[in-house]
Amino acid sequence: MQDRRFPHHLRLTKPGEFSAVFNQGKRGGDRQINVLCRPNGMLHARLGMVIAKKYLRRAIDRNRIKRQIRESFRHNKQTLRGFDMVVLLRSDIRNVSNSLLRDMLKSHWEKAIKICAK
RNA sequence: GAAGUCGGCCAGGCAAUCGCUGGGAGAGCAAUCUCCUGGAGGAAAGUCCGGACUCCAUAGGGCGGGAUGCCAGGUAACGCCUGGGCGAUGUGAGUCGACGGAAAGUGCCACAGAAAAUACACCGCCGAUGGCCGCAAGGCACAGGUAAGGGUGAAAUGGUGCGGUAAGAGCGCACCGCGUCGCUGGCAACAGUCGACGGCACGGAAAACCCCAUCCGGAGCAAGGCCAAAUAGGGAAGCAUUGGUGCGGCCCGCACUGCUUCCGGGUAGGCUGCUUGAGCCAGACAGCGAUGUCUGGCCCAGAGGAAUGAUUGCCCACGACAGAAUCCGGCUUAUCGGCCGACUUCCUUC
RNA sequence: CGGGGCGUAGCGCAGCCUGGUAGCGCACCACCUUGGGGUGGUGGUGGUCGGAGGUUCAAAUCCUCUCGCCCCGA
Repeated sequence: MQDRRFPHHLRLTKPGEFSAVFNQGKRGGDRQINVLCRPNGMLHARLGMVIAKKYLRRAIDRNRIKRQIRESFRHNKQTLRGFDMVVLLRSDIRNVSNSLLRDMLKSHWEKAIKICAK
């Protein structure tokens, strides 16, 4: 049985942790969603999210996207261990379905690690 | 049976698996783990009003400013709700209404029209009376009388009929309308085939300024409080001690106290406020009702970059608008549908 | 949580306070000027005044609700 838990210490919370990833991380993903990645020297992965109100005006849309990202991270965190990840929303993806979003994120995780591992 | 009106309620359900989180219990030095239990809405939204709470004075006085605006009641309070009145609308059940004052004052009403609020009357009508001519009928010009008719405009100073007159006119009368006073009913707004008086003096607009009545101190949970750490009363310049700050426009008043700028350095961590409340459910009583009182029972989100989710299967009416951030009472806006109750109109049958 | 501003022709702006004609510049079209083009000159086309409702005889303008965009303070 894989460990699929997502406790609170696997999240980026402080401004300093975010700026470290933004300054030193590698950038992947596509035009709609950027995925930034940086080695953190730990045995587990950590996740941060930037969901701007500019692209998703309604709170319920922002909540849905964040839940989907967390869910995808929870299922893929074994392959991401040792990295800090920041997901940066770049466009209005209100109309993208949950299943499509899940496929997009899974490929983004894998690509980001390949770029970052070089 | 069809169409419709009003009020209330619901907001996919069940199961399995993997997760997040508040509280309680247990294990462990600790990180953490296990079990039980709770976990978005009718609008959580817009932030348009009203409060509670906290600090400034206990929220004080005046000017200024703002809000409300038929009457009565409800409420912690309201711009909300209930009942009533008036007006509009619909066959009706019903629905809608910024619904005080224009004889306190100032200003406005384009164009057209004679005239837009003081009737100084354009085209007209008359010219009885007075003057002249004529025997007379009548004619002429002026003074003057007039608001019937025409035309303009969104709007033109009561309407219809009869009398009356030189022509006319509330000039007189009847009916309708209007105003003032009284009476009756009603707490009141207001109403009345009621009575008297007034011939009528009343254009619109107050979502123009304004007047009247009532209400409103300011800031907001990043309010405010506590703990820890750091700065440590550092250097320079300026202003002032009838000053500065709280305090939002000003004055008074009250409280505290030196203040501002630059240079240099440092912190922005934790706890609390934080959910038991004008609370919810049931029943009885008072009231037309909003609502209130009493009795019994219940505890029903509380995060902190921010939880309440995901996947799969089955069922059905195939699921709308949409996500708490100090908390309540409203209003407004968005919304796929479904259920219940009361009522109206039409059709059919008995 | 609190406060402020904007929306008018394809673009950038006046007009709103104090209600009656929507105007200016660039752009566009036609003509003149030139051998041709540019420049210059003359004339012209083009606007549900963000949306809905109300007040008024009459609304871009006044009032209410609503949509979108931008900015500021804590």
